[in-house]
Parts: sequence; structure tokens; C-alpha cells
Amino acid sequence: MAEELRLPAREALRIDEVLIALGHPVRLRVVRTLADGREMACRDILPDMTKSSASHHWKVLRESGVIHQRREGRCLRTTLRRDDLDARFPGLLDAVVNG
Amino acid sequence: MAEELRLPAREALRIDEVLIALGHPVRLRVVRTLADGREMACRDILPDMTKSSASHHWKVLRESGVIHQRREGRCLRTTLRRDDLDARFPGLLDAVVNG
DNA sequence: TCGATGGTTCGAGTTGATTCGAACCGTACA
DNA sequence: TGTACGGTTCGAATCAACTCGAACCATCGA
Repeated sequence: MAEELRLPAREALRIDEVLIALGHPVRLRVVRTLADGREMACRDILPDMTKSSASHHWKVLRESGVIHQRREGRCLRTTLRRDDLDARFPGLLDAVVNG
Repeated sequence: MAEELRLPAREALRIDEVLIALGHPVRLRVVRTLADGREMACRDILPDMTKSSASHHWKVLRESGVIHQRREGRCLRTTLRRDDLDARFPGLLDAVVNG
């Protein structure tokens, strides 16, 4: 049963929280990994990190609105919220990915 | 004698360092204060902070390439490096200022 | 039903960033 | 000269963030 996790609406995205989320090398790497629009399983994105540490970063990215996660079975499928981020902060993601 | 402080060239700007610089409320406030293009004295931007703490933030902002500082007498005049940031990361500053 | 799996939560330890005072440096001005 | 001023640097203290293991929960497959 595919269920959605709570996450901020597009209008509620805050640039200060997004910048904090992006201001860490691990999370920046996550964003770049997802930049092509793929939907990936958590363990495929951060395979070398302990579950608890990874979960901490998922939470920061999710609550700041950078990523979307959807439960499929016992696995979380993760995508970048590119549409929402581009709508609210045009150019930001491009800078992150291309820079 | 107006002398320039060392700072990274436009081509050397790194998005990861810029994001770290912007991912702190004090430094984000500095950027927003300078967003209109003004050149301001340090003590006018962060009047309530001790000199040593403020100097720490100047260093982070300067070395990441977010701000430019120019010595004029015994005072530092600070400006946002809008041209360089817009050239390398189009849309980033607008998101920071308008978001 | 049972064991394995993917993630979360909790608490504690560790690391890193921020903050501050004191000492210092160079400039301006009396 | 000498003194006041704007910033930097240093070291130490504080605080926030990151990390990890253990316990836990829900789901899937046997």
C-alpha cells in the first residue's frame, strides 16, 4: 500500500531551511544523485551509512521540502521535489546540480 | 588607501561552500541586508555582535565568495558579490532574497 | 506464524561550528 | 607621539549537529 509521508506544501517551503538542508555534503550528494528525476530506494542512495544516520538526513531533507518519500512495501522511494523547488526558488536546483 | 582583501575569483566559486555560508541565520541576514546593492560598514550590518564573532562570519562569507570587502581607512566596506553569484549560480540570490 | 528486511526513534558519544574575551595590528586623528 | 577605533587572531567554552548502536515497528516472504 503506497502511503505518503507528511511534508510541507509548496507554498510553505522556506529558503532558510532549504539552505540548511543543502549545506551538508552528504545531503548535497543525495540531491545530486536524484537530480535526473529518478526515484530511488534509500539504501541505494546512501549505501555506506548506518540506518540511523541516514534516517536523520532523510528527515532534514523531507521536512525542509527538498525530497519526497513514498512508502512502497517496506521500502521508501525517494524523489527530488524539483517542480516545487523550481516554482518557489527558480534556479536554485540548477545551481546546486551544475555548480 | 583602499586595499582589496583576498577572495576567490568568479570561476573558483563553489556552490557547496556558498550553501554552507548561506546556511546560517546570521549570515543569511547579512546577505539580505546587502541585497539592494549597498556598500555598508561592518558595524552597521551586525551592530549587536561582538567583534570576534562578527569577524568569523565575515571570513566565512568572504572566503566562500558571497561578499566583497574593501578597506577604507580603518573601516571595512562590505558589498554583496551579486554579479559574480548571478553569473555562476543564476537565481540563487533571488531565491535567498525573495524567499 | 516466524524470521528477515527497511526505516524510525531513542540515548549517548563525538565532532564541528559558534561565541566570547583578551591580546594584537594598522589606521586616523588630536 | 599617543590614544581611540575597526578588525583580526588566538584559545577556551559552549552549543548544535552529526554519528552510531540498540530497541522498536511494520511489511514481506517462507
